[in-house]
Amino acid sequence: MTTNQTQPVRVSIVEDDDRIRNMFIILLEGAPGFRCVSGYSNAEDAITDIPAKKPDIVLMDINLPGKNGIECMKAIREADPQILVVMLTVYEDNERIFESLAAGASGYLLKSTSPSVILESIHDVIDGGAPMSAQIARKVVHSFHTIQKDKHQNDLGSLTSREHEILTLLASGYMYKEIAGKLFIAKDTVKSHIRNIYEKLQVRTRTEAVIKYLDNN
Amino acid sequence: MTTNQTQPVRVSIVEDDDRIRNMFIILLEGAPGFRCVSGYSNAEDAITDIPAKKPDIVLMDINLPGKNGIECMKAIREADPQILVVMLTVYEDNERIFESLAAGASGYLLKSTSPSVILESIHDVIDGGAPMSAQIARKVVHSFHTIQKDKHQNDLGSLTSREHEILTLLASGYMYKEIAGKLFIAKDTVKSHIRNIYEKLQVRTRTEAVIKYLDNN
DNA sequence: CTGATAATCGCCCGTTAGGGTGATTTTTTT
DNA sequence: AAAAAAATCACCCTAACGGGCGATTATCAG
Repeated sequence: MTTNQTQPVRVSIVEDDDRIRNMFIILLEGAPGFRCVSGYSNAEDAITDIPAKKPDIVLMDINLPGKNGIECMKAIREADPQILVVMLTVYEDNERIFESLAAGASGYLLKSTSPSVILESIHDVIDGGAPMSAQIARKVVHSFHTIQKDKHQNDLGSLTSREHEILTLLASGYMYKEIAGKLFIAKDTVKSHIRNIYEKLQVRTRTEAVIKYLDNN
Repeated sequence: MTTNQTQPVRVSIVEDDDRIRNMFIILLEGAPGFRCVSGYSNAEDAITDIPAKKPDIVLMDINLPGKNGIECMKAIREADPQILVVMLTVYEDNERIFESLAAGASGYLLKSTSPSVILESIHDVIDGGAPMSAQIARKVVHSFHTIQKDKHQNDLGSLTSREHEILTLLASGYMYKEIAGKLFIAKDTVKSHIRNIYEKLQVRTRTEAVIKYLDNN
């Protein structure tokens, strides 16, 4: 717990079960250093109101009726990426683990977790941690590795739009000067972009870049 | 009819129907400038005997019992490619038109064709023509166009095995010297092959060649 | 036997590509 | 406002590429 305690941690909660939601609110309000700024029983209210409340962290039920918690989190973090979200679930839903974290969740807590651990976990998240059970952690790491593998085969996603534009022309057989002419920029600029493309794709020649481009298309 | 008539045209016929076969034999023997050197009621006899008889032209029933006429023609022309073959059929069998001509047939006649036209057609074949009905001709041209289209999209077929080998390495991103090392040949030889590949594929750069290669794969 | 094709290698020469290095400007993010 | 990322341009230099032109050998079909 290295959190600066001069200001309480502002928490919002999105949970459709009134009993559970109120339990969390009472827990947070009764704990020193925590402030529960709002609670919602559905995704829509949360999405419209949370950006204005500016909580530090949101506890989000993953199984909301109607729009699910992952979609809700996406909407909130799109409006304000600084708001951290920890997903709540009653059981270890393997399939949504990666989906949530990939979509921007900072952690993952079982609702049955003891109050003290919940408070501790919130502090962990504020400090940059990512609370989750050991079993879930292993699965996440596994998923992450798989994703990393995919990402490496499909590196085109890391290219900027300009780079992608140039790579497309490169993969059409155009020379530097022709690309420069088409885009109304200098030949050296094209070269510069291509250098960056090569580094991102981990290749050394135009042919290797074209191969990667055509394969992932 | 521009054929040199000093020597009669030597004809063999392969047709399982005795009545039809004899009709053709009588027609040919009774016509000046023609000589029927042999007749067969099955493919096997024709294949073993025709090369020795050395006819100028073979009239081949497309629907032979057992081994069909197309296979029979292939075997005969493999033994002696100078022997011309005209397929005989009772009806316009669309599907076998291209197959026969692609396999080396010089023409295509309906059995119901009048004797004078048959004799004329044989002379046409000897003179380098390709007798067939107008309807069949149109279908053949159509098939041919389709094939040509495929060939042009798939230009890789015109490459020699060595060229294909080199193009594969080229499309894997290897440089000339690396390809040379892998194939134990000189860098200039690789360059020479690649020059030929470029001409066959109608491209000017390695990238364009790679694009064509990857697309047709 | 002769011609055609395939595979091999060499040399000259100009163009293109790619690495190194550095810089300016604009846009985005923090 | 400050920092980071994206886009822009420039210069030097070596290696790779591609065209032109020619040549030898082996094989195979006519």
